Amino acid sequence: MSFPRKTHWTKDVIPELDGKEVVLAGWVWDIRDLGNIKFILLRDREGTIQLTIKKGAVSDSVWSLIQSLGREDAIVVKGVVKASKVAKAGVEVFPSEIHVVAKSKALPIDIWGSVETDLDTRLRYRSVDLKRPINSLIFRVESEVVHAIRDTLYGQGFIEVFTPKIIVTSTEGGAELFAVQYFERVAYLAQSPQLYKEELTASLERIFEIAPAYRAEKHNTNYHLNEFISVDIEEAFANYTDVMAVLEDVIVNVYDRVNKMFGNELARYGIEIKIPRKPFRKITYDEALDILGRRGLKVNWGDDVPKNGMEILSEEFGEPFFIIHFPTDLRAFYTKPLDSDPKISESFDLVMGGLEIASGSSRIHIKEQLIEALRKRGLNPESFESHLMVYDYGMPPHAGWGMGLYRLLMVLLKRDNIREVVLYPRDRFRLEP
RNA sequence: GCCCCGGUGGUAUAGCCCGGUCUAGUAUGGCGGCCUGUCGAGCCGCAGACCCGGGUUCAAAUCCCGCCGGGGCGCCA
Repeated sequence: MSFPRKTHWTKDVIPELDGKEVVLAGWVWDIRDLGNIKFILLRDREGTIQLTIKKGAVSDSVWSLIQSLGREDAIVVKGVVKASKVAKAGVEVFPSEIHVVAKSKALPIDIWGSVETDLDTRLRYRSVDLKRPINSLIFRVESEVVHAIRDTLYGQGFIEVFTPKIIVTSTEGGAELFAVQYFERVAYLAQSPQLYKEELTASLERIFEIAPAYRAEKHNTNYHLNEFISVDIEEAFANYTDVMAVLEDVIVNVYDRVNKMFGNELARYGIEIKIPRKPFRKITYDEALDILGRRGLKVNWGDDVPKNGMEILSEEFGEPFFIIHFPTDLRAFYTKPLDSDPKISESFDLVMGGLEIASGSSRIHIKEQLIEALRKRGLNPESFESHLMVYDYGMPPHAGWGMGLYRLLMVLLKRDNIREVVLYPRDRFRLEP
């Protein structure tokens, strides 16, 4: 099978190329057959373009090949661009060669948008579902979001690291872990890079990681997954307010970049990107409880803010906003208490879309205090020996946060199910595809 | 774990409450045909479904139980 190399994306075929020869490649999106004139909509990752084929104006071999063409056949097309008043896009391509490089059967789901398919069914045929233009857009945006996060963090002196995802024990208690067989031993999938990234501040100072995290929780919601991408940063010689500022920069840059690159395309799907302004509002946990109390939702001091509480606060303040100064006991053991009031911690959650998008804190950097914090939570310091060791050799004060990439995307793209923004989601009942 | 809802052609649904009228309707997709400017193309024709198991009944897509799934909440650095 020989065919010429693709020279243009469909979106790059513009009226100004009139008369130029191009090679396009992609899939047959639609065929409108009027007998002696046929229109083929060719789709690739970036969009669609109309191919126009008139009987008599093309070779007999191209004409006969068209007869057997079906939707989603993969084709490579060489042809001449024509600016056009008739074609709605203002441009079309008259093919001189068409290579059918793969045939397609009838699709198991509708990707054209005339019939909405259930998410569950779409995920079962996910690789077919991903052909839908909205999905192509979602994942191009996702790539750009990660790009913007990296740019922001590199720009502030962070370097990207990779920590083990197969670990020996729970990093911090809390969430359930998946057990895996590691030769003769049992190991676990990491729920977070937390301890490693803290350790790395003692050498690499400012680090970040974008990597999967695993939670063996049997939750069944539209915003939880058992495998997700966590964006984690940790910064030496910094506290929680410093890293909140980093987080604000990351969020604003992400929104700004997505708006610049995809704003128009997203608007066609009714998705509006509102760039948040810095600094984000910060309310304390105590203030949050007061407000919720006034709005008729009683939350006991020391309990987490429930989901409907987040939503009430979102209404009250607009988004995004931080909740800061959570009760120390509510947070993980490494969270640093306020010097002025140890019941309260130097901690924060970032709330967007009524969801906890990120959470972080200043960390305890003094070994004795950390051991004390472990004990208070009923954890055995001996099982944290390799972690505690680093605190003997000049552990700097440090702070950091973790952000759920998919939650950010879900809010950014206004999807109501997190699975929409994940290529192959892993949830309680879905292990394939 | 709790609550709610649902399983009908490839997909999405109507019918179910009130059993017989269902030879199961519609849309979209598929297949075949017609048309030289379609762009949600149009027109004609064809094929295609009651999740499974049990129960009630003269009779079950329809009622009951199981099974399976979805949604919401909770749990969750």
